[in-house]
Amino acid sequence: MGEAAAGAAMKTKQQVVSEFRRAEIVDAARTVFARKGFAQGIMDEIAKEAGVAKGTLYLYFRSKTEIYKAVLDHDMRALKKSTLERLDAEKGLRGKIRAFAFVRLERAEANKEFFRIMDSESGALSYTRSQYRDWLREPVLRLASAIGKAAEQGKIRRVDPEKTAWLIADITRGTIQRRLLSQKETPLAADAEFLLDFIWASLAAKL
Amino acid sequence: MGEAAAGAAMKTKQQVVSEFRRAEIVDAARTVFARKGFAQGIMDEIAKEAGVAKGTLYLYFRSKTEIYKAVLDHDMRALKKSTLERLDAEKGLRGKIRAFAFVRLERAEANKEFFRIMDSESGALSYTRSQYRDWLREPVLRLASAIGKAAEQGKIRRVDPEKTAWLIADITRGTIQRRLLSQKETPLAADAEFLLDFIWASLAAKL
Amino acid sequence: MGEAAAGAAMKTKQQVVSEFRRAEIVDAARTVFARKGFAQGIMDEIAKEAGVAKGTLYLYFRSKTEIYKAVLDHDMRALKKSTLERLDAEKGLRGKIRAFAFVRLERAEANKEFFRIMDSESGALSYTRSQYRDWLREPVLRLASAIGKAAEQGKIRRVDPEKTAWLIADITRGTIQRRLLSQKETPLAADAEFLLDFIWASLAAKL
Amino acid sequence: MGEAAAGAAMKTKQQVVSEFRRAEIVDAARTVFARKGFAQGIMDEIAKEAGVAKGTLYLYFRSKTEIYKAVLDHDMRALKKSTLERLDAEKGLRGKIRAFAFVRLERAEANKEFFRIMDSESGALSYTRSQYRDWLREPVLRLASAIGKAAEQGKIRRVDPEKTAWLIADITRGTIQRRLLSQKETPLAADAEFLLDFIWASLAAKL
DNA sequence: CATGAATGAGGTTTCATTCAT
DNA sequence: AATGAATGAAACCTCATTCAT
Repeated sequence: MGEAAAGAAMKTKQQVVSEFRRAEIVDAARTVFARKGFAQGIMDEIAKEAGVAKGTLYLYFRSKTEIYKAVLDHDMRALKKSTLERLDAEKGLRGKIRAFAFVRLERAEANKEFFRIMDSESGALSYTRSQYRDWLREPVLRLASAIGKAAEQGKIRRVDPEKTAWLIADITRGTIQRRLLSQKETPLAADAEFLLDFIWASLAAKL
Repeated sequence: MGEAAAGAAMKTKQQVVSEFRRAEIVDAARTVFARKGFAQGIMDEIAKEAGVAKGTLYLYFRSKTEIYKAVLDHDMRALKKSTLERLDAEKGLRGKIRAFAFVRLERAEANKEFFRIMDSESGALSYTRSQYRDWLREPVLRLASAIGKAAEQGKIRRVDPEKTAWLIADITRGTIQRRLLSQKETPLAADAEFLLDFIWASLAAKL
Repeated sequence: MGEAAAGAAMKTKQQVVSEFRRAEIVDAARTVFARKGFAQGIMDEIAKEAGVAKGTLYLYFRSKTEIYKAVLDHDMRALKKSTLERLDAEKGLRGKIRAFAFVRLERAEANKEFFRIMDSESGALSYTRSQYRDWLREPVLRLASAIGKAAEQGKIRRVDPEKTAWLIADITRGTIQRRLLSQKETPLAADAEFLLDFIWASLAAKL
Repeated sequence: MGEAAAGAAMKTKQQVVSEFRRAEIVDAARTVFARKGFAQGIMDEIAKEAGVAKGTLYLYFRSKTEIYKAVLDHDMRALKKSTLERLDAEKGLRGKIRAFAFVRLERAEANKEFFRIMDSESGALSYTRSQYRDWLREPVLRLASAIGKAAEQGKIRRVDPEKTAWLIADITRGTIQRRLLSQKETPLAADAEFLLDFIWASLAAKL
């Protein structure tokens, strides 16, 4: 990369450090919120977890609520991005549905803390619950669009695409929750295949 | 009724009054927690809503958490009871599934406050989330049992009964949440029939 | 007093206690603010001085600023009232001027803490300084009115009544401040007579 | 100029820069303290106003309090110097009194920020109030001396020179405060002449 | 039983000061 | 000399719980 390009695209060292610190704080906060919830997740603990002083948190975020939002925003954005990418990478509807469920189950496995927050405290701030649906909406609608096309092409029976897509989201979310709560670790693939079979049986059914 | 019987079965006036007061407090708390969440639902507001002094709350409950638990306990017990009764009242599996979803959708409509708590703050206390699954478990298992029988009798295809029952619960819960969040009031029956069709198409599918 | 009258005029015990507690807090706050100023006068210290817990302060006042205002409001109201009464009690202009200065000097002596606040921190809140002039205005204007009449009647030379009244207030205030700061305690009457002579010499001057 | 002289009288470039920077900071601090008061005038804002980093303030001053003192010290010293010069430049007592009041009113006009600090927050630091009287003392005493002489010469009636001088200072200060608070801009000369007439009438009075 | 004033531990946030770069 | 990110002590304020009446 040439100097000019570098000058335009590179971040200053300050910016890099600053973003890194923000990320550290968000990580620490996710851990603490997942452990204690929003109300019990206190600033002292987040600071300690992040390895900074309490005052430092306020250099990067205006309030505890802002930190909480930053955690959700970051993780939801990533989840949405992953989901959309995996959806688009698949051709057929069956593949898309599997992708939708699979990517979310996988990320829930890898990022249990975040899903525990989503699952259990999303309503602590009136902001969050409806915000969650917003983040979910775009992937669901893209799935709905694929359902609509498949129905037109006679690949599946005629269903309301959007409503159906939301049901798929419901099943996925429920499965994730059960996995998070369950003691025994069932294989992810098994759960994924089970819900896919259930859904596909409904969609491909010849009545 | 004789004295002996009275001694065993009758409640003293004290008890009646006491239980009535407890119920009033639980009602007030439900309203407040639904409005503000657990952390923001403060004792002053519950007392005001219940029309008693704050100190009185502590005559009937040991702590704020106990009140919260009492709300959930009361409402979940009732929901479980209704669900089981309606399940048992139906003969066929299709009827049972419809009953399961319908009774829950209906009660969500009639008791929005409770479902809003369930929906958005169920994890405020570490206690709650797993407790919720426990209350849900018995109805789901009874539904699973019906699914198992129907499969044995060849009425539906062979599926894992318990897993399937949980999926039905997922779909029901998701539909309730969407209804609570949605601005426009869609007819309950339409939502219920849609999810029933989806589920039944899967179960009755001839592949 | 009859029962009916008592019922109408008497305060409930609650109200009496409540007002007493408010007064205690205001007294404590005056002491602390006089000692430390507004910023350094911390709530813990006010609470300790008042002999109550910190939280109690917030049962009676919404914030530290409100307490501060309450101190000023209470004392200024009393000072204004005293000044007006003593002004009205005097017939001649000379007597009125003496009364104006005297009552303020006296109260400054008896209530040094309050005057120390007024003197030294009145601008900590943008609110206060102009508010002080408002409290002072009415007594000054009444004095001005007396000056105007005396001038009309030829008792004194013709002067701008309001401007002159403000000068009298300036002299009074300055004298009070010097007394508060000074180590040696000069007799109040001496200071009062001195300023009265100075003012009167000016007003009664035949040039 | 020779080296030796230079060594004694000249400032090194370092010193010049350093003093210049100090002056910049003092200017910035005056602006901020006048706007917000001592407690609310925060170091961040002073640094921004001065166009330097916050840490730089501590290269030139040991603490916030030192900056505050430096502002007062600088401005009071200048005010005192001006006042003394103008007092000495006048021959007669009447001229000296006019000069005393006039120079202070003028400087208050030109340097409102400083006078606003003096007016409203002079007691924020226990240090300040008595310090203020100290700065004022010398001009007042010189005025008192002139009053004493005039009285001896029979130019005015016999009065306590020092007490009288303080009253003149009171009137001047009060007039300045009213001008700073007042919305409408009355001509400075009018206010000055009014207070001069009032004072002179008293001093020159033949009773 | 009922009350609600009082409590004080514990939370969030601010900001003067330090110090590594 | 200059910077400004980091610090953490200390402030304000809240609210679950207690207890004298």
